[in-house]
Order: sequence, then C-alpha cells, then structure tokens
Amino acid sequence: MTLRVYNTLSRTKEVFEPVHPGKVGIYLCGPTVYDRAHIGHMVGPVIFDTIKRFLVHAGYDVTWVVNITDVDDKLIKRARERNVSMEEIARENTQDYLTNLKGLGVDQIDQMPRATESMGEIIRFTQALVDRGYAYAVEGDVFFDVSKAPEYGKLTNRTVDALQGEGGEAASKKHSSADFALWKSAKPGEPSWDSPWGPGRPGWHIECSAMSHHILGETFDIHGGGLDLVFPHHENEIAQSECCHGRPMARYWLHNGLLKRAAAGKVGGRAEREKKTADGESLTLEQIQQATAEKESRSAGAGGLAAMIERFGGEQIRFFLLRTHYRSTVVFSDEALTESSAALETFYRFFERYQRVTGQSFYDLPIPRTRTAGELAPGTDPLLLEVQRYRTGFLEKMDDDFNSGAAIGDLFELVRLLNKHVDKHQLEDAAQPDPTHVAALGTGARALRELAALLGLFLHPRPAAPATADAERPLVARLMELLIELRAAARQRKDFATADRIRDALGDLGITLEDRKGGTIWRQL
RNA sequence: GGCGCCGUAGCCAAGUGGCUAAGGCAGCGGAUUGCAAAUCCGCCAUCGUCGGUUCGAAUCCGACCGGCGCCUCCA
Repeated sequence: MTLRVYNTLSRTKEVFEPVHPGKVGIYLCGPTVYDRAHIGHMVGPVIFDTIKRFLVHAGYDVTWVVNITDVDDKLIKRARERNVSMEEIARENTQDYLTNLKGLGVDQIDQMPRATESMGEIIRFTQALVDRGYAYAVEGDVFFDVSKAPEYGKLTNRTVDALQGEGGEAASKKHSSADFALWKSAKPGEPSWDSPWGPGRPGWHIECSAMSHHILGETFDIHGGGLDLVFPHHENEIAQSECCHGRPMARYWLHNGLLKRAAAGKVGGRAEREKKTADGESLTLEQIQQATAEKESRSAGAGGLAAMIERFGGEQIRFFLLRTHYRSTVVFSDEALTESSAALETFYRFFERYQRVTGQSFYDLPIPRTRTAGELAPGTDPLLLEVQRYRTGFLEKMDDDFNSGAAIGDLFELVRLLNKHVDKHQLEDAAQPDPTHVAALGTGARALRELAALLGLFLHPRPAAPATADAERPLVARLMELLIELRAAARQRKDFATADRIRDALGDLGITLEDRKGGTIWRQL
C-alpha cells in the first residue's frame, strides 16, 4: 500500500516519501492566542492528530510540532484593553486551547514551541537573512525583500506585481509593498526583546520558519495549516526558509478546509467581520471584533468551545469533523452535529452488545499499533475474510490522502457484519454460545478497535452523561432495577397495559427499554 | 481585476474514465417482538445546465447558471 497526499505546492496528489526513511517531521501552524479557541481552530489539530496516528501505524517514527504564537499585535491590543500583561492573555488562551485539544482527543503533539521562548532562533534566522542580502533593516524594523526571492509566489501561483501588500504605518519604510516584516520595532510600552536592530518583536511569519528549522531541520516532510494560511503566511515562510537555506522548506504542504457557520460564512471570517451597519458603513475593527465575539458566544454558548465539547461530547465533534474529507469546507451547525452524533450511537450500541456476549469491555481490547500487528490470519473463516476486506478497504482509503470520510463507511460496514454474525449464531441469546464464533467476534471487534483508534475514536469509554451527577447514579440504577422487575412481573402475567405504561413513562423521561432474551436493559439518551 | 475551490438522493457525504454511483441521518416495507426498542433484510440518486472528447464520463475539455475562498488579521 502506498500513501499519497495532496500537495498544495504541486496541486496534485503525490506519493509520500519522507526526507529520512522511516521518519516523518510535521509542522502545523497553531493558534495566535489572543482570544479563546473556537471550533474552527480544532479542524487542523484533529486531522493532523489522525494523520500522525496513521503514520505511526504505518511504521513511521513521527515528530509532530504545533507552535503557539504568543506575541503579536492582537495580543498587545487585547492586553491593553483588559489592562493585564500580554503574558497573562497568552497564558489564559493557551490553557483554553490545550484544554480543548484534550477534549477532542488530540494528544499526539510532540512539541509546542512558543514564539516568546524561541527569540534566539528567531533573531538568528532574521540576522541570517539580513547577512545573505534577503532582508533589510529600516529604523529598527527588518523587512524581507521579496524582489530577492525569485520563486516568490510559487505556492499560491501569484506574481509579485499582483500583490497589494501589507498597508499600515510600516508601509512607507518598505522598498516594495510586497515586502513583509521579519522584525517590528517596539513602541514605548510594548513588550519587546533586544535584537541587533533594537528592541522589538518578531513579524508574523518568521517564528514558523525559525522554530520549524530548529526542531525539524532545513527540509522536513509535512507542513500543515488552514487553507486561509496559504497566503500570505505560508508563501512568506517558504520565501524566508528557502532563501535562508537554499533548499525546500517542506516536501508536502497540506491544508485543511475551513469551517463555515450554517448561515454566516467562515467561522471568524470575512462575513462575520465585515457586517455592515444599518447605514451601510463598514464596521470599525472594534465593532467587528465585538460582533465576532458575540457570534462566537452565541453559537458556542457562554463557556465557549469548552462548553460545546461538554454539551455534545468531544468524540461527537471529532467524529463530525472526520466524516468529511479534511480539505473540504465543513458547514457547522447544532443540527449537523446532532445528526452525526446519532450515527455514532450505532457503534456505542455495538460495544454494549459486544460486552453482553463476551462479558468483556470493547475498550479493554488491545489496540494493534502497527499494520503488521493488526494483520489478520483469516484462513478460510468467512467472517474473518470479510473483516479483512473491510480493514484493507479502510487502510487503502486512508492511504489515499487520508480519506477519513470514506474510511468511516467501512467502519459502519464492519459493525453491520459483526452484528449479523451475532444474530446468525445467536451469540447473545443462546445459553451456551459457540466459543468459536465468540472468538471470531472478538477478532472482528479488535479490528474495529484498531481502525477506529487510527481516527482517535473509541479510545476510552464514554463519560457518564453530564446531567447525571455521579452520586445519583447508583440510586437511579437501583430504581431502574425495581421498575424493570415490576414490569417483568406484569409481562409475566400478560398485563401488557401496565408493562407498556411503565415503558412509555420511562420513554418520556428519555429512557429506552430493550427486552432481550437475557433480560431487559435500559438506556438513557 | 488576479489566483483558486465547490455544485452527487429530503439532508450529510465518498467516488475524479469502465463491475449494480460507498457510508450515515431521515423515511418506507419486511423478519424478529405480546407490542416496542435494538439488530438484520429490502426500497429510496444517472451525478447544476448545455455542448464536446471517447468504444465508454458524475469523473476529461468548453460555455453557462448557482454557491464560496484567498489576494488585508485569520486554523
């Protein structure tokens, strides 16, 4: 099987071959922590978390880096507004970001460098560009000279002439409007670091060049980020790094699609930012930011993304994101999330069924960590031959530019196959189910666990419904036992009116009863 | 204006030259059930429009219609 990835640089799918055999370095552009994380920030981390899991499973030794931009104009502005230090703003929002990553099961990141902790590398990188004639200093600012970069524009198929360039007060210092800042001089009161050009802070793009180089080397394998970063951010990173080192910065540029609000365009995007006022005037930056914040808080609830994760479940959100190919735009809404969550229930019900049959938790099944370890030896067992077919199908789809949406289809097929197996051999109902068939079920379930784990799904048992306090659980369980017992007695004497009354009343409370051969079970939605 | 993306069933979504166009949600019919629920089986699309290339196209080319992104801070 051959992994192929879509490379923004070539605008085609290419066969994946790492720079160093057996090793993969991945750099993903992380957040600027001037505000709380929103759901849009999670698309990249979730897909790259999945990509890392998949590469590790394929046998690679993977290093995944996500940077935190903790110094920037927006942080400074926010700190002023709230009259706290920039460090405090960064600390709060970084913590929020990390909490939400965890909530979505993103735990594969190896290093998270901060810009403020990488000043040495950033300054050295900038100096190197100045020394080599690719950058020039003007009154404490340092700019990259785009005219010295012959390949500038190759990522986004643009010519320098077509660029409008950054405006702002620094524009008059630049040789060309397309030039961009590597180092910005500090105004009085702004956070700053000493440099050969005087006190200042890094420009937006330089930290990624410096930190990726420091951790992953001059040429690494995969550079990722949202599609909105392709220009100018990644174009500028390429210019900086490739002019500095004289070799490609990254082999493969992978960009994830952006999240869209059902009716409001890109999350945090132009539609939200450029709402016109009633008299047709464009909003000021402040108004835009306020409107965006309101939009965020309305859709995410008062607690932001963390509350959304609490409400829908991290696994539900992760599953929702992975159902669509990572390069596609995803339209996000409560309705869409609710629908995809319903689909997940199929898996959860199977896991319960698996436990009823085997007496063991699905979550205790071992997870094969590599393709080799997960290989099946189906022999002539018709069930396992089919399991193998789906497993192979899943892996082939993931090999094709991480087509998680298509691969999930195989997961559903696999569950249906295993349910059919349980039905056919009456594993759940028979007094003494055939151990051979039970064992085969176990093998199939382990394959399901292996594949789901590649997507970061079903790694841990579902947390208890948040609405039910732990202290109440035993009592609820005992009351349910009582009701089920009373209902069983009613059914025994064919008093179906009473039995149905109990079931209907429980239904109104969101509790579903299932009468099975082995007894009645209940489930709370 | 420049660069680029998308339009597949009621909804979500794979598929990018060739078996009967994955899968999910919803719906309908059936098996099962005292009735349900769960599970299983079956049904439910010719792929925005028009034209072209080809033995053959949802898949390639062109035009048009309709959405959208980037070009300025953005995951």
